[in-house]
Amino acid sequence: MQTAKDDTATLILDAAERLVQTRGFNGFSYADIADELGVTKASLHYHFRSKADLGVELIARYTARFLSRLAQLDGGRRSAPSKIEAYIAIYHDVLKAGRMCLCGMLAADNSTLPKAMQDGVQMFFGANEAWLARVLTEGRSARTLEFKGRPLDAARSLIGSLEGAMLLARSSGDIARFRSAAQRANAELRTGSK
Amino acid sequence: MQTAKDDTATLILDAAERLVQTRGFNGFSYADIADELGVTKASLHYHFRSKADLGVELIARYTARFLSRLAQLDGGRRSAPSKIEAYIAIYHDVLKAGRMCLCGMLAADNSTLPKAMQDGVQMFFGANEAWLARVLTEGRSARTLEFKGRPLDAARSLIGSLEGAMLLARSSGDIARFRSAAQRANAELRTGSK
DNA sequence: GCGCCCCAACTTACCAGTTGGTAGATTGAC
DNA sequence: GTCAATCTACCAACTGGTAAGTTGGGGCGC
Repeated sequence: MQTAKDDTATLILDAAERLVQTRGFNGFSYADIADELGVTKASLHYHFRSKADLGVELIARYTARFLSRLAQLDGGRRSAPSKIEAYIAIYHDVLKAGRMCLCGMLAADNSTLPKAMQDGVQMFFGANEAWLARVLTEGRSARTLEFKGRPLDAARSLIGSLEGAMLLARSSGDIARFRSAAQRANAELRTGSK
Repeated sequence: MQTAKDDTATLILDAAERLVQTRGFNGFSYADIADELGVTKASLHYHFRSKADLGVELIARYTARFLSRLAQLDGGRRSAPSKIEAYIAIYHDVLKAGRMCLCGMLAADNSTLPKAMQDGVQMFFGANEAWLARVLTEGRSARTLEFKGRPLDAARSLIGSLEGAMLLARSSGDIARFRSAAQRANAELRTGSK
């Protein structure tokens, strides 16, 4: 008997996810996944008709998991600042696993991707922005956060800072740079930081 | 007679640079460049023995030009805040041309690149950090800039924010998002921003 | 001024390996 | 016997790269 965790489709998604996050969508092939799992390329095509289909499902799964973690944070009676910290910690965990954010990596590959994947990436960031903007609005109302301008702009700014910090920390091989940049981005949203 | 601007090696570098900045290093081939210039692949190999060599020279030229622009800024009796604004404007110009920062894109491709290219990318960012850190130190001394922590960390934070903002602005197709994020990152370094 | 050679800058014609993808046979559990 | 899952055996197109031949202009001796 096999659980959802070790069925082949899931194993394929797991391997592909890691490859995209470390090498980019154009940096691996079906053969790489097949070799790793010890199956043939044809078997991969049985589960995911094309590489584009695989990409689309990769984004869908990643987005669903990400949003599920955000929903968990909402359920926990956390303060807005604590939610922001937890949000940053998600990125930190990805980086500690030696990976780039899946959708951040795909954003770089954007112009070479099939339309359906581009749309998926936009939905990921749209949902993240919306969630963060809501938390920022909460925090501003509760006077636990303080920042200028629209919450949506502050949200986008934070996401950009985190994605950029990941990119540079990963290429320099120095995760501490992410921590430092994330702390600064976070401090920017807090009362009395200056 | 041909000037330095239209000799073949330069035209190859120009085309390759645009392709890397828009599609990533794994998102184009020698054939793409050859087609565009109306020459054969073999001719490209005459000028640049391998794709890795081409990549290395691409980084070298990009870095030299970038640093030359920074040196110009130093020569102009500008204030530190004005230098920061001009620095941000360089990124903005790249984005307006529909491109990602060359080295930002290569940072995403990092793990698939030959060592010599990885080293080149690190040198690019190292030089940028050093220049920015110096400007930040100047500005802090002159009390025209105000920020917490080490200038080097603030410099890295700014670069990360700009690279991340470029990445997301480009993939969303909305350059205004870069302007908004850049303005926020800039404001963070200024006295009385809150 | 003329013929000659040289050489940079190409070309044509390859190469082996890899890419994403397909058709059809085989396996094995229910 | 059915059918999901997998295999073997292909495919054409493309990848980066190479060997060997062609071209055309500049410099040279005479």
